Amino acid sequence: MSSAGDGQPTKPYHVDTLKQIALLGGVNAYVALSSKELGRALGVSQQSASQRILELLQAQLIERDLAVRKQRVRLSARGLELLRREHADYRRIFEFTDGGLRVRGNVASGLGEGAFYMKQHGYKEQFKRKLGFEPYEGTLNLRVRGVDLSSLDILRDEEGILIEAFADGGRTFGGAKCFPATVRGVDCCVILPLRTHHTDTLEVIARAHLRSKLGLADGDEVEVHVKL
Amino acid sequence: MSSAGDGQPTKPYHVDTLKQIALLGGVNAYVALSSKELGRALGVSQQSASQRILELLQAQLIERDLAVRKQRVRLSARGLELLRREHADYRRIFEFTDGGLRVRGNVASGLGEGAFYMKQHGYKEQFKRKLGFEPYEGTLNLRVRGVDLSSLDILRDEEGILIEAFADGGRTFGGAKCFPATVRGVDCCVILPLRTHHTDTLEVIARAHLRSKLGLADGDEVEVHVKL
DNA sequence: ATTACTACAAAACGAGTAT
DNA sequence: TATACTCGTTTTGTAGTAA
Repeated sequence: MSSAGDGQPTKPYHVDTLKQIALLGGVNAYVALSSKELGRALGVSQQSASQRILELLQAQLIERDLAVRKQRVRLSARGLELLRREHADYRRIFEFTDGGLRVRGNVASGLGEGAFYMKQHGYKEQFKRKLGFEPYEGTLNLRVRGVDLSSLDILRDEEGILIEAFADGGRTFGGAKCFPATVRGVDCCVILPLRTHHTDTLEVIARAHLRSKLGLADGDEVEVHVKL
Repeated sequence: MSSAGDGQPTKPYHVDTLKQIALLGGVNAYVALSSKELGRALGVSQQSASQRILELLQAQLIERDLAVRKQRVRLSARGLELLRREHADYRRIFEFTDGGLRVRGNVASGLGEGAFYMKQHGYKEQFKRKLGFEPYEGTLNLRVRGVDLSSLDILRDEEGILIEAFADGGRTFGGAKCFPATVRGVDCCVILPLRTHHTDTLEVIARAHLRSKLGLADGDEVEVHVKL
């Protein structure tokens, strides 16, 4: 039994079961899938497949629409997340012998919080000391979708340049992790909060105001090359 | 218990164990890995980890260098192949919602066999009828490496345009599978023999002689876009 | 036809321990 | 320290069958 980190412990074979359901089309929609069919796909009996479905339901890894004749199942958000982490593991094994990771994302308008954080002395001092430059007081937010989400999973588990948490004026500012990177040839850093998980947003900081320097508008797709 | 297709049946948790060994660095080189450490990585006891290693050895999925103090393990070719297939499954789930598959490869000099096969009437007739064009009597061979090998795994399991086996002059010519594709904007087909597995070569056929039409030389890297 | 319960069998695990 | 054996316990799987 291994832990999934977030919820309750996840049994090893649950991942395989989820994978089969996903391969059979249960990722974004309900798929009609009898316990017998699932059993065949998994190489186990109908009874075992039925049992696994019950366990996955209890663990909230799938959702089910149980009609009289045939059930339909699909992955839950939790289940999909579990598979995504698994995918990230395999990408880690096969996809970067070179030591670089490509993440594509679309420019998204920040809510100004980025700038707020970048102005905090506790962060600014650490950036200067640990990254070797003083970043522009704002972040470029990238909305990451699809496959590239697994790149974020990889980064979350990878060691980076640690930006420590601190307190200022009665409130606490959380820690973060940085990785040196480039966007369209410009040196920068991607920054990931240590606590907040399950985000589809990647923040990029650089010496310059990237949005204007690169002539970026909301929705533009950019590819970030992260060094590891 | 599921079958790996080639050898003996592979137990479900063997894949997880191989994955951990790979993540810990045992892909291309021996990695010092005690059964206790492996147990911790897998969330099982030292005893179970030890047992798993023995089973993986028996199944020839790993190789071991057992010194007095500490063992070193690495994946075998078989083990790596198993993981690659697993990776291909996850790619199938996450990486082509769009229906296209990119495969990169380097132009390799054929040994002329491609041309020999392409001249056979049994094949030519089927190409014309099923692909809708008469291919040039030769193939462009691409040597595929690294990540892209999992793309080949995906293609091998995917349904394509079936080219049937036939006999002519006392010898038999094996079946194959085709997928419509493009190389540098030129329409073509990739062709995979039905029997031969574990190849790192992808053959491309087209109406024209691709090598000259695209000005390709041995070693040039090209990206094939396969439609699914 | 389904799903899923019960009762039993097989497999996997881990504590203790030999080497 | 290691690895790996024995053996009792727990978990997982299946056959039979109910609903």
